[in-house]
Amino acid sequence: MANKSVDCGGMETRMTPQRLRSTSTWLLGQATTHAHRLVTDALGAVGARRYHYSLMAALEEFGPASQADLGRRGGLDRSDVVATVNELADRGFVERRPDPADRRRNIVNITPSGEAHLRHLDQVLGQAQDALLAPLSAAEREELARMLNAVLKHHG
Amino acid sequence: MANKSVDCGGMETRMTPQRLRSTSTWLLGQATTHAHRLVTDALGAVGARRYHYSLMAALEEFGPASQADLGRRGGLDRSDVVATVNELADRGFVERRPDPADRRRNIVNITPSGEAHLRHLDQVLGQAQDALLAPLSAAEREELARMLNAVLKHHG
DNA sequence: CTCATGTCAGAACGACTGAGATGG
DNA sequence: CCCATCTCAGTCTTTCTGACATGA
Repeated sequence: MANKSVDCGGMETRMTPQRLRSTSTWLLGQATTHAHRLVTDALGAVGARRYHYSLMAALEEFGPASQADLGRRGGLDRSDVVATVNELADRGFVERRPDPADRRRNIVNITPSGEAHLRHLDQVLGQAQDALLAPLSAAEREELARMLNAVLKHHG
Repeated sequence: MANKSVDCGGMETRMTPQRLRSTSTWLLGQATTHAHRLVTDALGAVGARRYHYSLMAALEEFGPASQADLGRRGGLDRSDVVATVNELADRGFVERRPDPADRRRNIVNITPSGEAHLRHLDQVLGQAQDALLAPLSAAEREELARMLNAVLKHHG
Protein backbone atom coordinates (compact mmCIF):
# COMPACT_ATOMS: atom_id res chain seq x y z
CA MET A 1 0.00 0.00 0.00
CA ALA A 2 2.83 2.32 0.69
CA ASN A 3 4.15 4.51 -2.02
CA LYS A 4 7.25 4.01 -3.98
CA SER A 5 9.04 6.97 -5.42
CA VAL A 6 11.14 8.40 -2.68
CA ASP A 7 13.38 10.94 -4.25
CA CYS A 8 16.67 10.04 -2.83
CA GLY A 9 19.09 12.85 -3.15
CA GLY A 10 19.19 12.62 -6.90
CA MET A 11 17.29 15.18 -8.86
CA GLU A 12 15.44 12.65 -10.90
CA THR A 13 11.74 13.11 -10.64
CA ARG A 14 9.36 10.69 -12.25
CA MET A 15 10.76 10.35 -15.71
CA THR A 16 9.06 7.97 -18.00
CA PRO A 17 10.29 7.61 -21.54
CA GLN A 18 8.23 9.52 -24.01
CA ARG A 19 7.94 6.40 -26.11
CA LEU A 20 5.97 4.81 -23.32
CA ARG A 21 4.12 7.86 -22.18
CA SER A 22 2.75 8.41 -25.65
CA THR A 23 1.28 4.94 -26.08
CA SER A 24 -2.37 4.54 -25.24
CA THR A 25 -1.69 1.07 -23.97
CA TRP A 26 0.73 2.42 -21.39
CA LEU A 27 -1.67 5.18 -20.37
CA LEU A 28 -4.48 2.69 -20.05
CA GLY A 29 -2.31 0.37 -18.04
CA GLN A 30 -1.23 3.06 -15.63
CA ALA A 31 -4.74 4.37 -15.17
CA THR A 32 -5.97 0.85 -14.60
CA THR A 33 -3.27 0.23 -12.04
CA HIS A 34 -4.44 3.24 -10.07
CA ALA A 35 -8.07 2.22 -10.49
CA HIS A 36 -7.22 -1.26 -9.38
CA ARG A 37 -5.54 -0.09 -6.23
CA LEU A 38 -8.29 2.33 -5.33
CA VAL A 39 -10.99 -0.27 -5.82
CA THR A 40 -9.13 -3.11 -4.15
CA ASP A 41 -8.27 -0.97 -1.15
CA ALA A 42 -11.78 0.39 -0.86
CA LEU A 43 -13.32 -3.05 -1.05
CA GLY A 44 -10.70 -4.53 1.23
CA ALA A 45 -11.56 -1.95 3.87
CA VAL A 46 -15.00 -3.53 4.14
CA GLY A 47 -13.77 -7.09 3.81
CA ALA A 48 -14.74 -7.59 0.20
CA ARG A 49 -12.98 -8.39 -3.05
CA ARG A 50 -13.71 -7.53 -6.63
CA TYR A 51 -15.12 -10.94 -7.44
CA HIS A 52 -17.63 -10.52 -4.64
CA TYR A 53 -19.04 -7.49 -6.34
CA SER A 54 -19.07 -8.99 -9.82
CA LEU A 55 -20.87 -12.05 -8.63
CA MET A 56 -23.42 -10.34 -6.45
CA ALA A 57 -24.09 -7.74 -9.12
CA ALA A 58 -24.79 -10.50 -11.62
CA LEU A 59 -27.00 -12.24 -9.09
CA GLU A 60 -29.13 -9.26 -8.27
CA GLU A 61 -29.41 -8.17 -11.87
CA PHE A 62 -30.21 -11.51 -13.49
CA GLY A 63 -31.66 -13.40 -10.56
CA PRO A 64 -30.69 -16.80 -9.18
CA ALA A 65 -28.43 -18.78 -11.47
CA SER A 66 -26.17 -21.77 -11.65
CA GLN A 67 -22.52 -21.26 -10.90
CA ALA A 68 -21.54 -21.77 -14.51
CA ASP A 69 -23.97 -19.09 -15.62
CA LEU A 70 -22.72 -16.78 -12.92
CA GLY A 71 -19.21 -17.21 -14.23
CA ARG A 72 -20.23 -16.37 -17.76
CA ARG A 73 -22.25 -13.38 -16.68
CA GLY A 74 -19.73 -11.97 -14.29
CA GLY A 75 -16.67 -12.74 -16.36
CA LEU A 76 -15.24 -15.12 -13.77
CA ASP A 77 -13.64 -18.42 -14.42
CA ARG A 78 -15.85 -21.25 -13.22
CA SER A 79 -13.26 -22.43 -10.74
CA ASP A 80 -13.07 -18.96 -9.24
CA VAL A 81 -16.83 -18.92 -8.92
CA VAL A 82 -16.53 -21.86 -6.54
CA ALA A 83 -14.22 -20.02 -4.17
CA THR A 84 -16.16 -16.77 -4.40
CA VAL A 85 -19.49 -18.42 -3.69
CA ASN A 86 -17.86 -20.19 -0.75
CA GLU A 87 -16.76 -16.90 0.72
CA LEU A 88 -20.06 -15.17 0.12
CA ALA A 89 -22.04 -18.09 1.48
CA ASP A 90 -19.89 -18.16 4.61
CA ARG A 91 -20.90 -14.58 5.26
CA GLY A 92 -24.54 -15.21 4.55
CA PHE A 93 -24.67 -13.01 1.46
CA VAL A 94 -25.68 -15.78 -0.92
CA GLU A 95 -27.22 -19.21 -0.60
CA ARG A 96 -26.29 -22.28 -2.58
CA ARG A 97 -28.68 -25.18 -3.00
CA PRO A 98 -29.04 -28.00 -5.48
CA ASP A 99 -31.22 -27.51 -8.52
CA PRO A 100 -34.00 -30.11 -8.35
CA ALA A 101 -34.42 -29.94 -12.13
CA ASP A 102 -30.74 -30.60 -12.93
CA ARG A 103 -28.83 -32.30 -10.19
CA ARG A 104 -25.45 -31.25 -11.54
CA ARG A 105 -26.21 -27.66 -10.73
CA ASN A 106 -26.22 -25.47 -7.70
CA ILE A 107 -28.67 -22.63 -7.77
CA VAL A 108 -27.19 -19.58 -6.14
CA ASN A 109 -29.33 -16.74 -4.93
CA ILE A 110 -28.63 -13.54 -3.08
CA THR A 111 -30.00 -13.03 0.43
CA PRO A 112 -31.48 -9.83 1.85
CA SER A 113 -28.29 -9.42 3.82
CA GLY A 114 -26.37 -9.80 0.55
CA GLU A 115 -28.47 -7.15 -1.13
CA ALA A 116 -27.77 -4.74 1.68
CA HIS A 117 -24.08 -5.55 1.40
CA LEU A 118 -24.18 -5.02 -2.34
CA ARG A 119 -25.67 -1.57 -1.90
CA HIS A 120 -22.97 -0.78 0.59
CA LEU A 121 -20.35 -1.86 -1.91
CA ASP A 122 -22.03 0.35 -4.50
CA GLN A 123 -21.33 3.36 -2.33
CA VAL A 124 -17.79 2.29 -1.59
CA LEU A 125 -17.10 1.74 -5.27
CA GLY A 126 -18.72 5.01 -6.23
CA GLN A 127 -16.32 6.85 -4.00
CA ALA A 128 -13.32 5.06 -5.44
CA GLN A 129 -14.61 5.91 -8.89
CA ASP A 130 -14.92 9.56 -8.05
CA ALA A 131 -11.46 9.60 -6.58
CA LEU A 132 -10.05 8.07 -9.74
CA LEU A 133 -11.76 10.44 -12.15
CA ALA A 134 -11.52 13.51 -9.95
CA PRO A 135 -9.79 15.67 -12.57
CA LEU A 136 -12.41 14.95 -15.22
CA SER A 137 -15.69 16.78 -15.67
CA ALA A 138 -18.95 14.90 -15.90
CA ALA A 139 -18.97 15.40 -19.65
CA GLU A 140 -15.44 14.09 -19.94
CA ARG A 141 -16.28 11.05 -17.90
CA GLU A 142 -19.12 10.25 -20.22
CA GLU A 143 -16.91 10.74 -23.21
CA LEU A 144 -14.31 8.46 -21.73
CA ALA A 145 -16.89 5.78 -21.05
CA ARG A 146 -18.25 6.16 -24.56
CA MET A 147 -14.86 5.70 -26.16
CA LEU A 148 -13.95 2.75 -23.99
CA ASN A 149 -17.27 1.13 -24.80
CA ALA A 150 -16.56 1.61 -28.49
CA VAL A 151 -13.22 -0.11 -28.11
CA LEU A 152 -14.77 -2.97 -26.16
CA LYS A 153 -17.55 -3.45 -28.65
CA HIS A 154 -15.02 -3.58 -31.46
CA HIS A 155 -13.09 -6.31 -29.69
CA GLY A 156 -16.11 -8.03 -28.23
CA MET B 1 -34.39 -4.31 -5.18
CA ALA B 2 -37.08 -6.43 -6.64
CA ASN B 3 -35.73 -8.28 -9.54
CA LYS B 4 -38.13 -10.63 -11.14
CA SER B 5 -36.03 -11.59 -14.08
CA VAL B 6 -36.26 -15.32 -14.25
CA ASP B 7 -34.28 -16.59 -17.12
CA CYS B 8 -36.11 -19.46 -18.64
CA GLY B 9 -33.79 -21.90 -20.26
CA GLY B 10 -31.18 -19.21 -20.16
CA MET B 11 -28.14 -19.58 -22.29
CA GLU B 12 -27.43 -15.97 -22.42
CA THR B 13 -24.53 -14.77 -24.45
CA ARG B 14 -22.23 -12.11 -23.16
CA MET B 15 -24.19 -10.39 -20.45
CA THR B 16 -22.31 -8.27 -18.05
CA PRO B 17 -24.18 -6.66 -15.20
CA GLN B 18 -24.97 -3.04 -15.81
CA ARG B 19 -23.49 -2.19 -12.44
CA LEU B 20 -20.14 -3.31 -13.72
CA ARG B 21 -20.49 -2.11 -17.27
CA SER B 22 -21.20 1.40 -16.09
CA THR B 23 -18.12 1.75 -13.94
CA SER B 24 -15.13 3.42 -15.48
CA THR B 25 -12.85 1.15 -13.56
CA TRP B 26 -14.39 -1.90 -15.19
CA LEU B 27 -14.24 -0.32 -18.64
CA LEU B 28 -10.62 0.63 -18.09
CA GLY B 29 -9.82 -2.84 -16.86
CA GLN B 30 -11.42 -4.52 -19.85
CA ALA B 31 -9.76 -2.22 -22.32
CA THR B 32 -6.44 -2.76 -20.62
CA THR B 33 -6.90 -6.52 -20.75
CA HIS B 34 -7.36 -6.33 -24.50
CA ALA B 35 -4.44 -3.94 -24.85
CA HIS B 36 -2.32 -6.22 -22.73
CA ARG B 37 -3.05 -9.22 -24.86
CA LEU B 38 -2.48 -7.40 -28.11
CA VAL B 39 0.82 -5.99 -26.95
CA THR B 40 2.06 -9.14 -25.26
CA ASP B 41 1.19 -11.25 -28.28
CA ALA B 42 2.75 -8.79 -30.71
CA LEU B 43 5.94 -8.57 -28.70
CA GLY B 44 5.99 -12.29 -28.06
CA ALA B 45 5.86 -12.91 -31.80
CA VAL B 46 9.27 -11.27 -32.08
CA GLY B 47 10.63 -12.80 -28.90
CA ALA B 48 10.29 -9.73 -26.73
CA ARG B 49 8.45 -8.81 -23.57
CA ARG B 50 7.04 -5.56 -22.30
CA TYR B 51 9.90 -4.98 -19.89
CA HIS B 52 12.31 -5.17 -22.79
CA TYR B 53 10.65 -2.24 -24.42
CA SER B 54 10.37 -0.16 -21.26
CA LEU B 55 13.99 -0.65 -20.48
CA MET B 56 15.39 -0.04 -23.95
CA ALA B 57 13.14 2.97 -24.40
CA ALA B 58 14.50 4.45 -21.19
CA LEU B 59 18.03 3.64 -22.31
CA GLU B 60 17.78 5.26 -25.69
CA GLU B 61 15.98 8.30 -24.38
CA PHE B 62 18.10 9.03 -21.32
CA GLY B 63 21.35 7.41 -22.29
CA PRO B 64 23.41 4.88 -20.37
CA ALA B 65 22.39 4.50 -16.76
CA SER B 66 22.83 2.35 -13.72
CA GLN B 67 20.34 -0.41 -13.20
CA ALA B 68 18.74 1.36 -10.27
CA ASP B 69 18.19 4.45 -12.40
CA LEU B 70 16.78 2.34 -15.18
CA GLY B 71 14.30 0.87 -12.80
CA ARG B 72 13.16 4.27 -11.63
CA ARG B 73 12.93 5.63 -15.13
CA GLY B 74 11.17 2.70 -16.66
CA GLY B 75 8.93 1.96 -13.72
CA LEU B 76 10.42 -1.49 -13.17
CA ASP B 77 11.23 -3.05 -9.86
CA ARG B 78 14.96 -3.25 -9.21
CA SER B 79 14.90 -7.02 -9.15
CA ASP B 80 13.06 -7.17 -12.44
CA VAL B 81 15.67 -4.91 -13.97
CA VAL B 82 18.27 -7.55 -13.24
CA ALA B 83 16.39 -10.25 -15.11
CA THR B 84 15.50 -7.96 -17.99
CA VAL B 85 19.05 -6.73 -18.46
CA ASN B 86 20.19 -10.34 -18.38
CA GLU B 87 17.85 -11.24 -21.20
CA LEU B 88 18.68 -8.20 -23.27
CA ALA B 89 22.41 -8.65 -22.75
CA ASP B 90 22.15 -12.30 -23.79
CA ARG B 91 20.73 -11.13 -27.09
CA GLY B 92 23.30 -8.42 -27.54
CA PHE B 93 20.81 -5.57 -27.30
CA VAL B 94 22.43 -3.95 -24.28
CA GLU B 95 25.81 -4.08 -22.63
CA ARG B 96 26.49 -4.13 -18.94
CA ARG B 97 29.84 -3.03 -17.56
CA PRO B 98 31.05 -1.78 -14.20
CA ASP B 99 31.07 1.94 -13.51
CA PRO B 100 34.68 2.97 -12.89
CA ALA B 101 33.50 5.92 -10.82
CA ASP B 102 31.25 3.90 -8.53
CA ARG B 103 32.06 0.27 -8.38
CA ARG B 104 28.70 -0.73 -6.96
CA ARG B 105 27.08 0.14 -10.22
CA ASN B 106 26.70 -1.43 -13.58
CA ILE B 107 26.42 1.00 -16.40
CA VAL B 108 24.02 -0.30 -18.99
CA ASN B 109 24.01 1.02 -22.52
CA ILE B 110 22.14 0.11 -25.63
CA THR B 111 23.99 -1.35 -28.61
CA PRO B 112 23.41 -0.51 -32.27
CA SER B 113 21.75 -3.90 -32.59
CA GLY B 114 19.56 -2.95 -29.65
CA GLU B 115 18.61 0.32 -31.27
CA ALA B 116 17.57 -1.48 -34.41
CA HIS B 117 15.58 -3.91 -32.33
CA LEU B 118 13.92 -1.05 -30.47
CA ARG B 119 12.83 0.53 -33.72
CA HIS B 120 11.42 -2.80 -34.79
CA LEU B 121 9.49 -3.02 -31.57
CA ASP B 122 8.21 0.50 -32.19
CA GLN B 123 6.57 -0.70 -35.36
CA VAL B 124 5.21 -3.84 -33.77
CA LEU B 125 3.76 -1.83 -30.91
CA GLY B 126 2.35 0.78 -33.24
CA GLN B 127 0.38 -1.89 -35.03
CA ALA B 128 -0.96 -3.32 -31.80
CA GLN B 129 -1.93 0.19 -30.78
CA ASP B 130 -3.80 0.77 -34.00
CA ALA B 131 -5.58 -2.53 -33.64
CA LEU B 132 -6.69 -1.62 -30.15
CA LEU B 133 -7.96 1.84 -31.00
CA ALA B 134 -9.32 0.96 -34.42
CA PRO B 135 -12.83 2.26 -33.74
CA LEU B 136 -11.59 5.67 -32.59
CA SER B 137 -10.76 8.61 -34.83
CA ALA B 138 -7.46 10.39 -34.54
CA ALA B 139 -9.13 13.21 -32.64
CA GLU B 140 -10.73 10.76 -30.25
CA ARG B 141 -7.44 9.04 -29.63
CA GLU B 142 -5.90 12.34 -28.70
CA GLU B 143 -8.79 13.12 -26.43
CA LEU B 144 -8.48 9.76 -24.77
CA ALA B 145 -4.76 10.26 -24.22
CA ARG B 146 -5.39 13.73 -22.87
CA MET B 147 -7.92 12.54 -20.33
CA LEU B 148 -5.82 9.61 -19.21
CA ASN B 149 -2.86 11.92 -18.78
CA ALA B 150 -4.99 14.21 -16.65
CA VAL B 151 -5.95 11.29 -14.43
CA LEU B 152 -2.35 10.17 -14.13
CA LYS B 153 -1.09 13.63 -13.32
CA HIS B 154 -3.70 13.92 -10.61
CA HIS B 155 -2.57 10.69 -9.04
CA GLY B 156 1.10 11.20 -9.76
C1' DC C 1 -20.78 -41.41 -26.27
C1' DT C 2 -21.14 -36.51 -25.79
C1' DC C 3 -21.28 -32.60 -23.25
C1' DA C 4 -22.07 -29.48 -18.98
C1' DT C 5 -21.29 -28.85 -14.24
C1' DG C 6 -18.97 -28.31 -9.78
C1' DT C 7 -14.76 -29.05 -7.51
C1' DC C 8 -9.96 -29.08 -6.56
C1' DA C 9 -4.96 -28.73 -7.31
C1' DG C 10 -1.75 -26.26 -9.27
C1' DA C 11 0.60 -23.76 -13.20
C1' DA C 12 1.78 -19.19 -15.16
C1' DC C 13 2.28 -14.65 -14.68
C1' DG C 14 3.34 -10.07 -12.94
C1' DA C 15 4.32 -7.19 -9.08
C1' DC C 16 6.72 -7.04 -5.18
C1' DT C 17 9.69 -8.14 -0.62
C1' DG C 18 13.83 -9.55 2.06
C1' DA C 19 18.24 -10.45 2.77
C1' DG C 20 23.04 -10.61 1.68
C1' DA C 21 27.35 -9.07 -0.41
C1' DT C 22 29.85 -5.14 -2.07
C1' DG C 23 31.00 -0.55 -1.96
C1' DG C 24 30.41 5.01 -1.14
C1' DC D 1 27.60 3.52 11.00
C1' DC D 2 24.42 4.40 7.44
C1' DC D 3 22.96 4.16 2.96
C1' DA D 4 22.89 2.72 -2.27
C1' DT D 5 23.45 -0.89 -5.47
C1' DC D 6 23.09 -5.45 -7.56
C1' DT D 7 21.55 -9.94 -7.13
C1' DC D 8 18.92 -13.97 -5.96
C1' DA D 9 15.29 -16.37 -3.83
C1' DG D 10 10.95 -16.52 -2.85
C1' DT D 11 6.10 -14.61 -1.61
C1' DC D 12 1.56 -13.01 -2.91
C1' DT D 13 -1.96 -12.00 -6.34
C1' DT D 14 -4.85 -12.88 -10.01
C1' DT D 15 -5.96 -15.50 -13.92
C1' DC D 16 -6.33 -19.60 -16.11
C1' DT D 17 -5.59 -25.12 -17.12
C1' DG D 18 -6.16 -29.86 -16.29
C1' DA D 19 -8.25 -33.50 -14.39
C1' DC D 20 -11.98 -35.87 -12.25
C1' DA D 21 -16.63 -37.37 -10.83
C1' DT D 22 -21.35 -36.80 -11.56
C1' DG D 23 -25.21 -36.35 -14.19
C1' DA D 24 -28.13 -34.59 -18.57
